[in-house]
Amino acid sequence: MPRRSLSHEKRREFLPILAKAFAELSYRRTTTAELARRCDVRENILYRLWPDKKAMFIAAIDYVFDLSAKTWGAILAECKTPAEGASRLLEYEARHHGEFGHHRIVFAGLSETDDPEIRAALRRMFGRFQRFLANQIETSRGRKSSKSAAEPAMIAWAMLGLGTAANISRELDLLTGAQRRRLIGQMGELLLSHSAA
Amino acid sequence: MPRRSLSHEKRREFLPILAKAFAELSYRRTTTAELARRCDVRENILYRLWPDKKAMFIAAIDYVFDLSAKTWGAILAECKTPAEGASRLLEYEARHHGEFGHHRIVFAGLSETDDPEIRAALRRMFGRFQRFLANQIETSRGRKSSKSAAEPAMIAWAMLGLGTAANISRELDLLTGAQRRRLIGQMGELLLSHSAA
DNA sequence: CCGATGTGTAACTGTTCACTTACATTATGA
DNA sequence: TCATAATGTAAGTGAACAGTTACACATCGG
Repeated sequence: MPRRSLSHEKRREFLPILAKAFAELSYRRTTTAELARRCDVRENILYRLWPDKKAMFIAAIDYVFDLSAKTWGAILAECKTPAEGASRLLEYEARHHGEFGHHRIVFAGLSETDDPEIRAALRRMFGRFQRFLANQIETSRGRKSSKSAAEPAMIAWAMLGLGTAANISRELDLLTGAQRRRLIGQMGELLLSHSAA
Repeated sequence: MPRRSLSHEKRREFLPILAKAFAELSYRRTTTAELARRCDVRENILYRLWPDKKAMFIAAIDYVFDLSAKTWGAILAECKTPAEGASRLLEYEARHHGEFGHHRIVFAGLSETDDPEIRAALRRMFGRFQRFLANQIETSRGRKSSKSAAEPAMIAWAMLGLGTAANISRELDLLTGAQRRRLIGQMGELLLSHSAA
């Protein structure tokens, strides 16, 4: 058995490049030729690492989630109370949301939901994000959560909507950076405050 | 000068069909052949009514906005006070949001924002929706708006985000119909109540 | 009834693109 | 050192698709 495979390493090496390409060009306009060019290899080499273009796209979706989850986890690790974590997270998002253009991968995916595998990948991603947020909200509200407090799940969805609105407004140049920060900061605060009401 | 043109009528006749096709298939996967098939004509006939496929898509975007604006206007016309209008609107959206699948046209457009014309069409659409909502919020809060009240523009964006989150959760089957109604209803109420705080 | 123009049919074209095949080269374990 | 499998190069294939062209027919004003 000669020459052990470097496939795993190569996959990891190429993943950020794929993600960037899909973010910049969306799914359909990203040609496999372009992907190969950016990775500085031939097309068939990519086809040895992934079965087809769709698999490359799904790998990019998962990569984006993993990256976000890692960042969020790091922020939370630095915080003492869950409540502090929630507002630190919000502040971070208000400042950096959409910075890497990764939300464009989500937009691209959302127009390919007819494909069951892409759909499943997005489901996984949104589901995880939503659960992550809901958990954070749940644990950050003290024991004193009254009956009037809204469900964490709903608040989590509203927060996801807030982030998406921020991304759309950025994508279409409808809000300035400062306005987007106010949007996420103020509205997020509003939602959070009511989660503990 | 024989035989006056029926182009205008034809365009209006085909528009809902185009919109439906783009909503179901997204932009790239909607072929001009498929559009022609659904309209029960040949391709070149569509090309006499619109210069190219992109123009057909943009026409569909505008059509979707016009349709929504008309519905919203009708609801508002039935209401006495702006405040009643706001909550009726919310209730209506909670119940019917995304019903026609038109949000999928927006998703499709959001992955084609590299094209300046498509981008402009989306900008127009989101801008109008946001202004519509902001206006409604502005006029619905009484004279008694305190300093602590959030900016209508931000609340309007948050509402758009809420609608988008609802659409995503519907698209990916992550929330049931009842849950989506609660999401828009409760969270929308929350945002609105603070607009008048 | 004639000629101009609108409407319809049918076939075609040139390109783009996902994916493949054939073959050369290189590194490794036995 | 040699068989073996990984890695790389280059060219190609077949299908899909946006947009076009050529031509037949219908309808109307003059």
